[in-house]
Amino acid sequence: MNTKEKIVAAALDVYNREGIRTVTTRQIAREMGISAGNLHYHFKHTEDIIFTIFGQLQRDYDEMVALFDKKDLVLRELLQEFINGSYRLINKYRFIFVNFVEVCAWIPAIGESYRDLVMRREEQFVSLFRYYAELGMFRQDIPIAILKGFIRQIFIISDFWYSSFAVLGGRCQSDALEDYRQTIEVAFYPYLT
Amino acid sequence: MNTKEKIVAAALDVYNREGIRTVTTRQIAREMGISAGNLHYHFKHTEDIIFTIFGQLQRDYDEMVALFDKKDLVLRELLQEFINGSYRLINKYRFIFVNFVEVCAWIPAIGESYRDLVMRREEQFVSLFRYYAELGMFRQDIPIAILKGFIRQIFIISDFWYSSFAVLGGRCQSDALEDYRQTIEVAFYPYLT
DNA sequence: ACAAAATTAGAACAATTGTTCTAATTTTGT
DNA sequence: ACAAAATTAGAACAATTGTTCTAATTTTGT
Repeated sequence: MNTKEKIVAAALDVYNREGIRTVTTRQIAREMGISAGNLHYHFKHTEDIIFTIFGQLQRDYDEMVALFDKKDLVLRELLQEFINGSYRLINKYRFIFVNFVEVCAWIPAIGESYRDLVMRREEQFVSLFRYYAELGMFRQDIPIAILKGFIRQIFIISDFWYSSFAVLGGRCQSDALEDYRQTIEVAFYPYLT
Repeated sequence: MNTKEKIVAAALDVYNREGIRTVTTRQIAREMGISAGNLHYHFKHTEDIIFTIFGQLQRDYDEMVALFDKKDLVLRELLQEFINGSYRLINKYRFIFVNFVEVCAWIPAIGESYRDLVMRREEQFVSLFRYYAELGMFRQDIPIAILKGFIRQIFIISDFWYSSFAVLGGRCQSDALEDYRQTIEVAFYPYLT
C-alpha cells in the first residue's frame, strides 16, 4: 500500500470515527505518522480525498451487484445477499451516508455520480422484480407506480438506515446487522408471495 | 420579536440554506445586521443556538400531535394530516434532519431528547394502529414484530426523506411535498384495508 | 429623573485551518 | 554510479474561527 492509498484508508477510518465536521487534514496526517505537508503533496485539496473515497464506494457497489448476477439466486437468497452486501458497504463508508447532503453540496461531482447510480439501480430493481414475479416469488398485482415507490423506499432505508441507527444510540456491531436485516425484511414482507 | 428570537430565526434560515458545515456565528450576525459580539452576548456558545432550535422543533411536533388527537379522524384523513404536518416540520427544520448524526454527536442532549421522543411516538403509533384495526381500517393480521418494523420504517422515511430528496437533486417546493406524500403513502399501502 | 441593569458594537485574542514553500532525502531509470 | 524525479518533514502564511473584553449606549424600574 503506497502513501496515497494509506491516506485514503486513514481518512476513511478517521471520518467514520469522528465525522467530517471536526476532522482536519492535520489530524489524518498525525494519525498515520506523516506530515501535513506530505499529505497535501498527494492530495492538494481535502475534497480530493473524499472524492477518491466515494469512487471506491461506487466500485465496491458495482462489484457487489456483479457478484449477485453471477449466482442466479432464488429471491429470498438474493434478498439475504443484498442485505449482507449492502450492510457491509454502508458500514464501511458510513461517514458518507451520515453526511450525504453536505458532501453532495460540497463536492457536486459526488451528487451527480450518485444520481447516475440511483437511476441505474432503479432499472435493475424493476427488471429484477419482474423476473421474480414471473417465477411466482414476487407479487404480480403491484401497479408500476407503487413498485417505483417501493424501490424509492428501499433506497431511503438502505442509504439512511445507518443514520437512524446511529441517532437512536446503536453501538454494538452485531445488533447493527440484525437491525438492518429486520428493517429491510419488513419492507419486503408485503411484496413477497 | 426580541434579539434572541431574531438570532434563532436567522440561524435557522442560514443553516437551512447553507448547512452547518460552513456557516459561522459571524455570518449569522452579519445576515441580521448585528455584531458578532452581540450574538454571543445572547448565546454564549453556538451549540446553545442549535439546542434552542431543536427545542422549538420538539414543541412544534408535540403541538401537531395534540391537534390530531382533538380531531377524531378516519385513518385516511389522519394519514393526510400526518403527511402535511410532518412535511411542514421536516421542511422548516431541514438542516437538523440533514445533519442529524453530527448534531447528536456534537450536542448529546439533543440525541437523548430525540430518543425520548421516538419512544413516545412508537407507543402512540402502536395504539393508534390497534384502534384503527378495530374499526376495520387497518389490517388486523399483522404480527407485532412486523408492526414495530413498519413503524421503524415510517420513522426512517420521515426523518430522512428530505436528505434523500436533497441528494437526488430535488429543488422545487411543490414537487417536494408530492414526493414526500407519495413515499409515505406507498409505505402505508400494504397495511390499509 | 436617575441609578442600575441590559444591550450593543467593535476591537482584540488565541487557536486552528487548509495549503504552500523550501530544503533535504529517497527512489528511479539508465 | 549518478542525474532527474518523486517523496518527505517542517516551517511559514494568510485567513478564519468562536469567544471575550471594553467602553458606550439604551432600557428599565422606581
